[in-house]
Amino acid sequence: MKKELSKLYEPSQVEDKIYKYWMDNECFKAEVDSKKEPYTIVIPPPNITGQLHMGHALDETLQDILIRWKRMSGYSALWLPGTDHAAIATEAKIVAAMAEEGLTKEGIGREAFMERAWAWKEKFGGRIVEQLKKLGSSCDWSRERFTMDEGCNKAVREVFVNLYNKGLIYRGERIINWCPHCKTSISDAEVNYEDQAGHFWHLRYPLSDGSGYIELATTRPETLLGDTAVAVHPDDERYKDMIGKTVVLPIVHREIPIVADTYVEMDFGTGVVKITPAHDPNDFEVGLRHNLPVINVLTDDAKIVADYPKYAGMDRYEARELIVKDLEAEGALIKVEDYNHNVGTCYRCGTTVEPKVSTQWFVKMEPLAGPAIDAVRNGETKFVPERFDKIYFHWLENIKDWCISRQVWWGHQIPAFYCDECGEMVVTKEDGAVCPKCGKPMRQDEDTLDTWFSSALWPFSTLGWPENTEDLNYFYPTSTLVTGYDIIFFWVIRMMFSGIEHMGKPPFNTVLIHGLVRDAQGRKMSKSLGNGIDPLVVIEEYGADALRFMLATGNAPGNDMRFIEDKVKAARGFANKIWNASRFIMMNLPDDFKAGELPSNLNIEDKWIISRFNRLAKDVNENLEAFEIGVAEQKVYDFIWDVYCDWYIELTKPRIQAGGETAATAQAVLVWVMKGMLKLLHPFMPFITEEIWQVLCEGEGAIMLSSFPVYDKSLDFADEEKKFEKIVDAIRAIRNRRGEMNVPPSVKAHIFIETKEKEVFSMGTMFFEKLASASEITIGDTFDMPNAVTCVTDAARIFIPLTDLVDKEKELARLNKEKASVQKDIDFSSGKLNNQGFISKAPAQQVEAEKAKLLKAQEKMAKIEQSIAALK
RNA sequence: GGGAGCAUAGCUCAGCUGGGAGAGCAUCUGCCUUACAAGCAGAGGGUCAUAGGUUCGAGCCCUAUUGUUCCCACCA
Repeated sequence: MKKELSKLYEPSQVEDKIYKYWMDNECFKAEVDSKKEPYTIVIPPPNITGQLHMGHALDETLQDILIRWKRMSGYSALWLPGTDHAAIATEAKIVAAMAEEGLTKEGIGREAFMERAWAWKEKFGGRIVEQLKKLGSSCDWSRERFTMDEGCNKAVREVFVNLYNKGLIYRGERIINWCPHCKTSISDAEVNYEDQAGHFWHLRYPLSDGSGYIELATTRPETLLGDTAVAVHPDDERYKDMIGKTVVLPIVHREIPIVADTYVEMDFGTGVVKITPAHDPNDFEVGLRHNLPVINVLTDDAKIVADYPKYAGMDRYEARELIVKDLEAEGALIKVEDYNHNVGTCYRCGTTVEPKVSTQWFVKMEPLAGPAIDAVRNGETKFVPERFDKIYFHWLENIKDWCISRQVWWGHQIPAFYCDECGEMVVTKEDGAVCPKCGKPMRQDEDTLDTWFSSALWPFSTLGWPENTEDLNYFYPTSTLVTGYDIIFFWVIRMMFSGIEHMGKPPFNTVLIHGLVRDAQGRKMSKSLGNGIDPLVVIEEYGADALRFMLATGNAPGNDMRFIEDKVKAARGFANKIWNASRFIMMNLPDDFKAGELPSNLNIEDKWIISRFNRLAKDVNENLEAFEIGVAEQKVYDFIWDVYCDWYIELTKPRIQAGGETAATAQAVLVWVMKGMLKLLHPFMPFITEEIWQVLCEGEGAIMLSSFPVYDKSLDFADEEKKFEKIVDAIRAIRNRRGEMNVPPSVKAHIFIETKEKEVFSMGTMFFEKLASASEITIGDTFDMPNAVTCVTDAARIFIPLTDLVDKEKELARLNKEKASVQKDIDFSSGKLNNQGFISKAPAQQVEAEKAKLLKAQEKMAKIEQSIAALK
């Protein structure tokens, strides 16, 4: 039966079918196999609330390319998928959904809320997974995990208890970042600082003894309600005498001390700072040093507390306005200046965060940071590109303790229990606890853990830890982590120290960092700008292969890229190209064709393409090994399009027409190289390569489980390659000349090839006819044809007697131009070779190459001069 | 304030350990050649930001400068 494909490649009719084929045949399943080396990637778990965006698409594409390549290269390749519960983000969505029904989480209570949350997870949590499949992700879905599944829960508790027992987790009252909208604490990493236009209010606080005023400035006048001191620098001559005195706080009329602290910068402003320990991290530190009271003036949603009746219940900004007015009325306001300052905002919701004193749980970071720094320093784990290790080091070297408790319900509830009778606290892995002192049942801590606490364990919790599983032994440490530079702080660093602490080994060998996918103008894709491009829409229109190819192409590690639709179109064009190439092959195969080994009676052009393919396989492996994914892909593209399609297929056409043995050989080579190309391309374009493979190589199984091509010395035909390039050169030269003279291909002409390498060129006669519009070919030692068009290569002079088209003047001018260009080559090469420094210091190989180049140029020059002389 | 990236063809970007600058798109010319017009054959187009330096040799390494983007940081 004739194998056939439709004329245009239509991805939408192929992709789902192929994905199902892979799933049905369990192609993604990884096995513990002692005969193979493991290669492991854990997916950065997307949020269950999320929808697939371009950032995911890039991330998954890179991972899938690596995992498919390694799988085909004989590794036991595991790509472990899963999702993240995304505590705050998910809870916010559920709360919002409930609000539409008129419900609040406090109203329905924790238990009912959790039931709803799980229901929500069941309903929407799978959506992103289905979207990942659309991309062609070859994850082992049988191992799919969730950060709140039973195993992860167990790992989280194990870690919490371990760290607590080691003194690395503690509970304490500290100043933390509070999001008044999410109503929870957030970690330092979760605060985004942005420059905002604000004001500088200059105030004066009267000294209690009536001896005058002290001037200061603030960007947040409303916090004045919580001021418990005014600070100056101890060495500041201007205020030396005032230290120890007191001032009367305006509006509140509370007496507060003037303290001396080196934290104050004498040169900034008036050199006086109001101290509000409850609402500023620096002030909090100052307060600790001077034993100042902490007066909280804001509620959880950033409204003024009831202690100040005039402002109670007012939003912080509303209160600010009124307080400024009141200050003015009291004569305490000196002036107002415009002032830009850095404001911390919640990375989830963008609300300005409020520093707040509160009792929270923390991870003591310093002892954990050291080994994580060492692991990268000594090369156990390396970043690609390397420069990201600087960011990593800088963060870890300046790390502060990690606030891990969150005031949300959707998450891992902190395994700490309190006795309401005696105040005893225990931390335990058990579900409940009984007070060891009073024997009464204990109350579990209300708070949950930061989402990143569980994702920090992802590389080992997903492999079965804390159990000592086969998977864990075999697949840990994982091989490559692929993620964007924007989550190095959130995730990579926390996985690093967690892996080292709990597994004794860092969790991955390599961290491959990619950039952001921006819009066509280079802007970040964002919901608020509405400039996001939905990968699923792109897949629908152009196919997943085209999207993947576009995302991986021309993209260097760590660099941002722009999404440009034309690039996707180009990628689709490429998919169509290979589709049609395979269509050509299949159309021209005999009905009983069987794909097999290479035949022994190879022509020179067969050896040429095989040899070039062989080198391509070598290059692609090397590039992938170095994570130069875009470069590898580009090479496959160039070979398929420029070498295989534009040359080799064209070369086979006359042979196939001729029939017989030469046709059979051509067919065999066409198929052999096509199979190899499909394999090389498969990691980048999995769907189309599988689809073609299934038709072309029926009965050979899945291409995704076939073996990836590698360099094979027996396929290296350097000599034939060089010889055949001479024919290619000559064809190019003829086309060029005809093009310059606007001779259409339909006008055929007799060509005369003057060369010393007659047997080489005689192997190309068929191709001169087909590809260079030759009606007849004559090969000889010398020709005397003054009225012919001449083309010169380093191996031949070619005469085309298009007599009526020849203009001697123009011909001479052209030859002289060419002469000048070749002369430049000669000058360049001989200049180099006359340079003593080059001869003595450059590698021998380099010098030899230069000599060969000079020789070629000289040969060509001789031929040009001959032609010029003949014209005269 | 500290750190990093980027600056290459009209546009978007590659260019691996230094050995005569590449792709896609766009432009121009000629072709519907029986796989593909989402195609084929050609052409034009670059002082590789600037100035120094190292080297036999620099887009690539070093220094400085300019422009640009980003990250980090408690100047109220």
